[in-house]
Amino acid sequence: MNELDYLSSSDQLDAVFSALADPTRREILSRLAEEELSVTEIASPYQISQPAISKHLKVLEHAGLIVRKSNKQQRLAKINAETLTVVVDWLDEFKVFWGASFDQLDQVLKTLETSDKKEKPDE
Amino acid sequence: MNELDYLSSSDQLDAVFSALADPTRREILSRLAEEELSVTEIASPYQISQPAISKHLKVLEHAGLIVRKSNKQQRLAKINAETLTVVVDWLDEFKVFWGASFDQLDQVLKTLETSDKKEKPDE
DNA sequence: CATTGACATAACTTTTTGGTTATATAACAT
DNA sequence: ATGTTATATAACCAAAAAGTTATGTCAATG
Repeated sequence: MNELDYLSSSDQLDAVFSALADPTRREILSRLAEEELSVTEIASPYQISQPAISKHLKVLEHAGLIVRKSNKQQRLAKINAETLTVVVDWLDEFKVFWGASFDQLDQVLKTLETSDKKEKPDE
Repeated sequence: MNELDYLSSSDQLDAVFSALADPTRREILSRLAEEELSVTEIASPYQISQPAISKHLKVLEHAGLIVRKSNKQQRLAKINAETLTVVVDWLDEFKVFWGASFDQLDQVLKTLETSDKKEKPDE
């Protein structure tokens, strides 16, 4: 059960695509792919204010792209990259345009669909 | 040479992701995956005005997701789905989170990189 | 227990987005 | 030539997004 189980599939795509439409948020996501980070750590490379970062994190969280946990007075952000599979699923409709090499993606997508619900986010 | 060759990679991702963030635009793109359509045909299922559709088409065109051609007094929109591969490329960074089944995607992506410019199975 | 550090929230501003109506243009039909 | 159809563009508006500063909260620490 994740953050956006109460969103329609289309709303989830809205949330995910618009979260990814911002380069700062994409960069944050890339960094979180390496390691969990606190808000202050996330903010450090940027010139924008800490509240602006908190807003970006809220957008990513609402899209289900990150999960958060409290550790002492920090709030660590952790990537929840499985959510990106909704994008992969959506892309499936268009892979026929990418040439035969992408037929393999079909297989991958099917594998994903079956082994879909077994993971749960820790804390 | 396409529409967004003068955009940075990040700007292109911005344009593509924000184009895809709107459900009407996603739906238009799905319909264009079936066939080329005129502006009036694209607009017909929706309640919104024709100028609103023209704006959506402009967004999709700017993102490089469609191309347009004039035919008599119509302007036909045609999908340019290869642009979606920038999303696939971007997703590559995160596929490690999707379990071993997605290792295959790696192959697919590499195949894509080499055989990049193919033709689509259209009309 | 007073202070500091980490973060969230509120209130506000500016820019962007997505829509509108009205109008212009160009091609086609009569 | 005139009207009609297809589309674009302009001017406008409301709501959302992305930022700001100011302030509140709560855990850790001297």
